[in-house]
Amino acid sequence: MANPKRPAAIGKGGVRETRSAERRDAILAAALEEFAANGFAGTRLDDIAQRAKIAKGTIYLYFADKETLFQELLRAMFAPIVTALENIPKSDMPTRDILERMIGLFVQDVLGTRRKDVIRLVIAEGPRFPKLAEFHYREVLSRVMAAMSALMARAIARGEVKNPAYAKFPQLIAAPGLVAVIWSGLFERFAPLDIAAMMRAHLDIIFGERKAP
Amino acid sequence: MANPKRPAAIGKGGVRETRSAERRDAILAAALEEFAANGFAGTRLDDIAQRAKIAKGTIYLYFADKETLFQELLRAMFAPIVTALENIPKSDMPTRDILERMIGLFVQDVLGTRRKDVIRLVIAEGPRFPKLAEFHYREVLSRVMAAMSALMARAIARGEVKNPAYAKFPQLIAAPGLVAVIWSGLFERFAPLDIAAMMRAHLDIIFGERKAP
Amino acid sequence: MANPKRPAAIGKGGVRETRSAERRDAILAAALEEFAANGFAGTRLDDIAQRAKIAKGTIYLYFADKETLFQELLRAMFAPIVTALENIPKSDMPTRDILERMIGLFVQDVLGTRRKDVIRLVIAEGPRFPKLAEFHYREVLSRVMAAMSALMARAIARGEVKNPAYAKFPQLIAAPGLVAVIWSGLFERFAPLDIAAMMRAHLDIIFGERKAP
Amino acid sequence: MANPKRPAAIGKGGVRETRSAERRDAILAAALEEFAANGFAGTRLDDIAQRAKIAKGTIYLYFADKETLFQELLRAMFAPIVTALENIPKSDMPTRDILERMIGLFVQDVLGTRRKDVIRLVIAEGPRFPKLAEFHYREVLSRVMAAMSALMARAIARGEVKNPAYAKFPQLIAAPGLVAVIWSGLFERFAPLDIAAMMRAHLDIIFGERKAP
DNA sequence: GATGAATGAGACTTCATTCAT
DNA sequence: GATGAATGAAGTCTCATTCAT
Repeated sequence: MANPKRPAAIGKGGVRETRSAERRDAILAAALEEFAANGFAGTRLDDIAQRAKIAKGTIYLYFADKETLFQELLRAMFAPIVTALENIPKSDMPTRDILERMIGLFVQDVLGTRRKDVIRLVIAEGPRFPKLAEFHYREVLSRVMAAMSALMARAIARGEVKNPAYAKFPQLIAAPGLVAVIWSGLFERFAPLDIAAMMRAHLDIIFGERKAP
Repeated sequence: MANPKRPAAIGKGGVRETRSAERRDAILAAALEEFAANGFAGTRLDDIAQRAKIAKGTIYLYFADKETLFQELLRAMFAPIVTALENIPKSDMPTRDILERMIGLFVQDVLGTRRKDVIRLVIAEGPRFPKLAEFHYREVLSRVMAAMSALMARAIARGEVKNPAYAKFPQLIAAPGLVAVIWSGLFERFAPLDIAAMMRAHLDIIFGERKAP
Repeated sequence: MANPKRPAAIGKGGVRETRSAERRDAILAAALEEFAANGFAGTRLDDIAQRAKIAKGTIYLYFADKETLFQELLRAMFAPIVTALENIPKSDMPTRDILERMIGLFVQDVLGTRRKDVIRLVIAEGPRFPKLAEFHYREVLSRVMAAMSALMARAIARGEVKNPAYAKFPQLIAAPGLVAVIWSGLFERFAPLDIAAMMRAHLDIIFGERKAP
Repeated sequence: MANPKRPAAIGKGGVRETRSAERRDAILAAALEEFAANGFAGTRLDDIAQRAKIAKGTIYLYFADKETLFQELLRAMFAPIVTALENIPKSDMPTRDILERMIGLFVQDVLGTRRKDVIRLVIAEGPRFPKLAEFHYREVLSRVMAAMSALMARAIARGEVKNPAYAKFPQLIAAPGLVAVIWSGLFERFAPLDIAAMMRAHLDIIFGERKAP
């Protein structure tokens, strides 16, 4: 687990380790901003270093090269959200409520942060970094799709949802989320999209018209 | 109207004119392949020239610079498809049939060609080329969304579709198409997606379960 | 004498010959403007062709290459002026009058035309084109200096000029002319120089204070 | 005041600072040779780098681009000489002695160095770099001309010089110097010019025949 | 003869990566 | 460990010259 490129942590819980981890995080944070704004090829390590307030060479103490930094960044961005998504549907609450929570999490932690740009980055650069696409399929997509599929299977079994296709094509559940990510990144300024309303309408379609509250 | 960068056409139907147009097309075709595969910053003009079997400098006889070539390429790719989409729903046929035709067109002329990669390109590079995003909103998205919206309004008025949200959020109609584009570009090899089946399921949801054939 | 690169003049005084010569002159005139404005390396044959209203390739029918065009241009510019200068002092008039005529010619045909820029071109590009410098020394400078020297020797012999150094260093006669060329090309707009007055003062120094007119 | 393009100096008298300044000077020295020999457009940064024994990219650590390097070079060349010229005439010595010292300085530090080529460069490239011409007028020419003018006014007031035109047209004092610069750059090898003798003759003319030594 | 599209060597400039301090 | 100056490969773009029409 210890990255050989990572400055050695001498002793247990020394200051070194902390400072080192802080620096690594600063680099990742800076890299996020820059890659999100300029893409992989368009980002300069100089700019990342400047934003992280370190010297350019220091980046190479923590990451083997630009590509490694890029991929580790993308990896790090999704671990928490996937875990959070998987952990939601423990309870016995109505499936619609569970989905609403998922959507809330998505709106807050993806659309409301740089993570939405990271999704765009994966879409944009995926074909050029086969490992990246594979990782994201394995660690993010397949898990999210599986969770969705299970959730919808439960809903169908419980009679909450009629159409059995939702279990077979969980992509149909997630599709408007993808639209939201891309719309907000590209077209928001030309035509604002009321994402919350759209998501609500989407749920209404899935579960049948909502009764008046 | 005459593009100053375009080698002059001598007369009506002259050989020069033909040759010139052919070359321009060859450059655009090569550029499509390269940009689709490598993105804007990642594409070398050298490679485009090589693929088009012309000299590097020749590109500059037809396009002012790399960015112009890129933008003209994207523009050229969507003109026909948008027109085709807008021209479909003239008849009196059932809305579902119309949508099926649209989807057929989309599957054939977008998913089945490099155009799907161009959509990915727009998503990827849009933020870096504000004009590009604006153009695509104005010339492609807004028109397609308007057409969808009108179509769904008609379907609702005719009682073919229950949920009025489809007219307000035509994005919900198009969302699975976006999923298809991205899935086929990134994850096809890990988990093939039966796009036709997914689209059929999508239509079933929109129009209510289809009667058994 | 017939330049092999020059389109053949068929027959005696045919239209061909005329048109050909006109074209050659048009090229030279255009080249003069461009080279004077941008120097040798900074001038594009494209611009010369455009200014001369011919196709770029046509230049190569009249001149072997850019360098040849450049050198032939400079050669052509000075032939007339040198001849004119040498032919002035035939008469028996006072030397001061002769010098005044020379200066008048210089002001009119050099300072008043593009020729002043050509002098700057020779100064600027001379070191890079050894043949050019040699040609200008042989055909222009040595002849002008010799003529000046002879003129001053005559003036000294006739008692019009006291200081014998003027015959030995005719450069001292010409020096203010060089100043005028360079000043007018570079600094005129910051500090206008009354060249006529300066030249008059120069003559006064050479011949001793002028009597009141 | 700190040039942002200049690699940062760490502290007072640090090794880095010294090394940095040395390198900058090496680049300027190499640039001087190359620009003097080939002009602005004709000089390749590759050659400058090679001559300075650094990598091509290093130049860009010290100068923003080719044009900046060029202009900073020319600026740096004249600061010392102008100061030196202005500082000469403090004493009460005869004006002729002062002028002789100025000429000595000019012969030694301008004609005897690459500075003479820099003057040629200014003449050659001035029209293409308006800022350059303006800078040279403001920082070099106007100051030298003013100093000359004051000196000659003093000489006239003291009765050392008869002709008042010298104060009005200090160019007449400097003109043979310009001739010397250009002659030595272009025609020296065809016809050597005894510049010292010419300058002496020039002084004799200004101050009246010198008494026998 | 004239044209101008095409060529491709070569210029300037950028930036990921290295390494002496 | 940290720095940032230095490197040099590689990219975009220009333009003198050629040659099919």
